[in-house]
Formats: sequence, C-alpha cells, structure tokens
Amino acid sequence: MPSDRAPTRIQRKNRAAILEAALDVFSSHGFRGSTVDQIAKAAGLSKPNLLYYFPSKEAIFNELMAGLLDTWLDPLRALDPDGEPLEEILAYVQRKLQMSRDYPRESRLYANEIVQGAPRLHDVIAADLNVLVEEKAHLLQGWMDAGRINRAHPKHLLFSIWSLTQHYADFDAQVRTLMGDEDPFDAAPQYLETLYRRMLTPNI
Amino acid sequence: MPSDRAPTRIQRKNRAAILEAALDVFSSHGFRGSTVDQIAKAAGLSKPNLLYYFPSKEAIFNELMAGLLDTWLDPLRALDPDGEPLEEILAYVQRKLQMSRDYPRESRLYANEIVQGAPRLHDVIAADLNVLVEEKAHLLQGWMDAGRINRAHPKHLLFSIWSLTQHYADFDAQVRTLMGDEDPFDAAPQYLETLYRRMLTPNI
DNA sequence: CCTTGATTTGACCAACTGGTCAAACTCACG
DNA sequence: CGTGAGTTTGACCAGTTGGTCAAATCAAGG
Repeated sequence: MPSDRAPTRIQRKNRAAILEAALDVFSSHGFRGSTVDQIAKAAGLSKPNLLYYFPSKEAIFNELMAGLLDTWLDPLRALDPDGEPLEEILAYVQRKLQMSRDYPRESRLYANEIVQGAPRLHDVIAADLNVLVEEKAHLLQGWMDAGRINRAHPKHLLFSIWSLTQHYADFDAQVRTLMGDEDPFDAAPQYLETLYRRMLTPNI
Repeated sequence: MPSDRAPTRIQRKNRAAILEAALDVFSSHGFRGSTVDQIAKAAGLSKPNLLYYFPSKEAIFNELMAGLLDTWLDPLRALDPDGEPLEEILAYVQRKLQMSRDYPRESRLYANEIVQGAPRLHDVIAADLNVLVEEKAHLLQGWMDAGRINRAHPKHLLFSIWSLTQHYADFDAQVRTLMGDEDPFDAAPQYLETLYRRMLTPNI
C-alpha cells in the first residue's frame, strides 16, 4: 500500500492509469463481468501491482463512481432559475447530449449499475440526487405555473431528458447498427431541440 | 439430457421453471454476473439437475433471448400503414409503455445486453431488427411527406419512443426512488401522449 | 555509491464456477 | 408389481478469480 505521504509521481501516474482502465473495463462488462486482471492489463500493470494501489476491485469501482456522480449531475445543477425557461431547458438537453457523445463510458457505467437495481448506488441516489431532483422539479413547476412553458409532469420531464440523451450512449451498439453510415449525433441535437420546443412552447 | 420424444409433464414443468428463474436472475445480474447455481436454486432444482435440461448456461440464455426478441418487436410490427398516423404512433407508444410495466425483466435483460455492446445479439439486431426498422422508418417518412404528421427524423423518432418507454423498466430503481410514493406508471401514459401529440400534430 | 523507502513481481491460496458422471431414485405403463 | 426409461443428486474436476506475501528491483536523497 502506498504511504500516507503526498503521492509520488509514479503513484499519480499509476492511479490515474488504473482508473482510466477500470472505466473502460467496468463500463463494457459491468462490475461482476470485469476481472482485476483485465483492468491491470489495460492499465499496463501486473495484478499484484494494481492491488498495491487499490486494496480491492470494489475500492476501484467505488472511487470511480464517486468521481463520476459529481460531474454527472453538473449539467442539471446548471439549470438557471433566472434564465429564460425554454432556453434553459433546451440548453440542458444539449449539455446532456454532449455528455453522451463525449463520455459514453461514464454513461454506460452508470446505466449498468441502475439496470441491475443500483445495488452499490442506492444510498447516493436516495440522498444527493433526490435533493437535486426535488429542487429542479420545483423550479420547473414554477415555470409552468407562471405559464412560461407548457404544463407537464416535472419529474417525468426530467426522466425524459435523461432517457432520450443517455440512450445515444447506453444503446450505442444498437443505434449505430441501425443508423448505418449516418452518425447518430448529426441529427440528434436537432431532433431533441424540435421535440422539446414543440412540447414546451406555451400554447397561444 | 431429455430424450427427443415428446416432452413429459415433468420436462415441461421444469424447463418452464428454469426459463422463468433464468429471466429473473439474468435480468438482474447480467449474463456474466449470474451463476448456474443461482438459477437452479431459483427454479427449485439442483445444479446438475438443471444441466440435465439445458446443456449449458449459454444455452439457457440463448433460448430465453430467442423467445424474447420475437414478442419484443411485436408492438412495432403492429404499426399499421393504413391507420390514422398520429393515433397509430400514440398507440404504439402506449403498447411499449405497457410492456415496460408488464415485462420489466425482459426489458432489463435486453438493456443489459445492449449496454454491454450486444456481444450475443449483434447478428439479430443487424438482421431482423434492421429490416423492421427500415420498413417502419419508411412508413413514418411517408406520413411526414404527406403532411399527416410533423416532420422529424424517423429513426430518431423510433429511438425516442424506445428510450422513453423502456426507461421506466430499465431505470426502475432510479425512477421509483425519485418518485417516492407516486407510481411512475400513473402519470407516464399521459405524459408521453402529450409529448408525442404536441410534437407530431401537424402545424397549421 | 549507498541506504532507505517505494515499487514490482512470481508463486501461491482459497473460494467460486461451469460442467461431468456414475449411481440412486421415481414414475408410468404393461 | 416389475421393468425400463426418465429424473435426481452427491462427489468430483479443472479453470478462473480476488487477493496475499515475501522476495526482488528501483529511485532518489545524502
């Protein structure tokens, strides 16, 4: 185990390499489907050497998840109560879509966990995420009550944004097969903007 | 191995119990995360006894998948070229939503596979699903060209229906945590109907 | 260059897992 | 009720996996 002192150059490099490799492996095989050996090889280390930096497979996973969740919720946090409602929501949709394009592994890692019942995430969801969702659902409800966007169940609205955007990362294998040569991310931004604009623009 | 004759009463009962148990186990832990022992126990059999009915873990999985895919695509097949376009699409959305409510395990089993890159499904997707999607995308495009529904990328339209409806099954753990006491399926049908009606009703 | 702590590794272990097999048991039917 | 096919199981095996450990190697400051 590395000492408690300030991390050495080697420690920083290897811990980063391990987390990067673990993201790759965990996101494409799930926790149970991944082996320490796989991660070690992907990080260019031997298995005992990897376990010199992290005490266990689970510890790697947890550190990865902790780091992920923070950045994962940033786009929603950025929903500005003082902005123009429709534009705020559309911008949020585009930020989420960007994340699916730029960080598909993170999205799949998260999806893997939730699909399997979130055994290692239940607490975090019940705590941090719940608070954030309540706050933003309330904000959306306020905009609807003020007639600035069309009415819709605010939580279902959030769910729909998550599912529509993350779909392009999580179901990438299916989407790409069905789209052939066309890059899904060419038309997706336009499609989602149209969808939410038509849905939320206040009726005259 | 059971003989080639017509299946006995016991064979029918046990094979059904195994497939039912396997659906439970595979859908909540993924293929790699599931063990033959788990499935056997859930089916009320010993491991060797289970392997008397199926030659391998993979064989169980494959039989499960083959049976699933057929029924999984039925709602899309039922999209009727001769129907009223908007109502056809809305009915399809509701059928898919029903499936998420009534067969969440099947949805998660499928999701588990796709998220992990569809290693055991690539051929089927590239073949059957692709043909069906091309056909229905063409139908949707026709409706748009005739001005009977608003324009939108037809494949992305299909993706959006899949992702929005399956989300309630696949991310059930998250959705239920965030909805508290409220049953997600109370408001979901209404929400999705409104969404697609606003989106697709032709502009005047 | 030498010491000391940091890093790396081969060898190893125990638990688990998918699968086999021969022997035992059960059932349906003549 | 006897018999042969159908069914069940305990014992077992080989490969994999997460994790340990002592010994070897390396890096950096004195």
